[in-house]
Amino acid sequence: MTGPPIDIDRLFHALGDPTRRAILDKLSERPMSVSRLAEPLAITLTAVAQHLQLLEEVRLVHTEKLGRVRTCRIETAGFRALEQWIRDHRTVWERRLDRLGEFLAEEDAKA
Amino acid sequence: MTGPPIDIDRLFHALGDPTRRAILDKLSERPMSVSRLAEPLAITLTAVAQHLQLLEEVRLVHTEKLGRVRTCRIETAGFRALEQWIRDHRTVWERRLDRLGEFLAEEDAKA
DNA sequence: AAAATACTGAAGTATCCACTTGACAATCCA
DNA sequence: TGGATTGTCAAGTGGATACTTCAGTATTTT
Repeated sequence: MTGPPIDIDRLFHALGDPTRRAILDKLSERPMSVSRLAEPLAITLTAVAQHLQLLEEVRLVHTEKLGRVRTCRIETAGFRALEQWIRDHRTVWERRLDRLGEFLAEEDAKA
Repeated sequence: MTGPPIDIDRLFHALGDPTRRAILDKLSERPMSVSRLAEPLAITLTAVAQHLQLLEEVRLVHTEKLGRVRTCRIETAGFRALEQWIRDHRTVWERRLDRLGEFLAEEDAKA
């Protein structure tokens, strides 16, 4: 609704990394600064900031800088985009199952 | 249930590629041979076979070779694993929303 | 049997990606 | 003001990944 549409490629890509999912899990507990997020992760602050940039791009996270501290929190838009994608495709993919019997009958008629 | 558990990293990774999603969409219409799948895609047969290997690994696709033809079809296990992951995390992530007010009150007490 | 079909395997390449280092900027605190 | 904290920027590195080509194998067709 607000902001540019979410790139589903980037969204799946963002979720395909365990460190980024760990960040999301951490943020699901409560909003947190970048350095606080980085602390338990065995990577540099810079790396965490880079992950956050991606997570923000696909709107799984929203951040806001106040003074020298950037506070990060979960944003639902990305997650909702994923759910929407699933809804759209579940029906399409399940159609195959409905048509399986139908297909088996066609099998000989086709190439 | 059957077979080894699905690696969620690989699953998201598999879905993060537009060619692989195109393959899934094509297979949702009907089962198909590898060369038939490759035909409309602007890549080589070999590349398609490589994508299929990944899709099979995360159980979004099942293939079976009869004679010289490998027939590919959608498998639901991968898709169901994705839905399960979402169910598991939706509650966790939404908990943040429930706690937002609560958090705002805590804010001063914390660091 | 010979030729065509449908893949398979190994190896190479170019790009992307996660991560690092090191230098810097801004802000807060003593 | 000086020093610590918090984050940012630019550039580089190593490994993964999406392809490719080319050579081969099994199967079907003629």
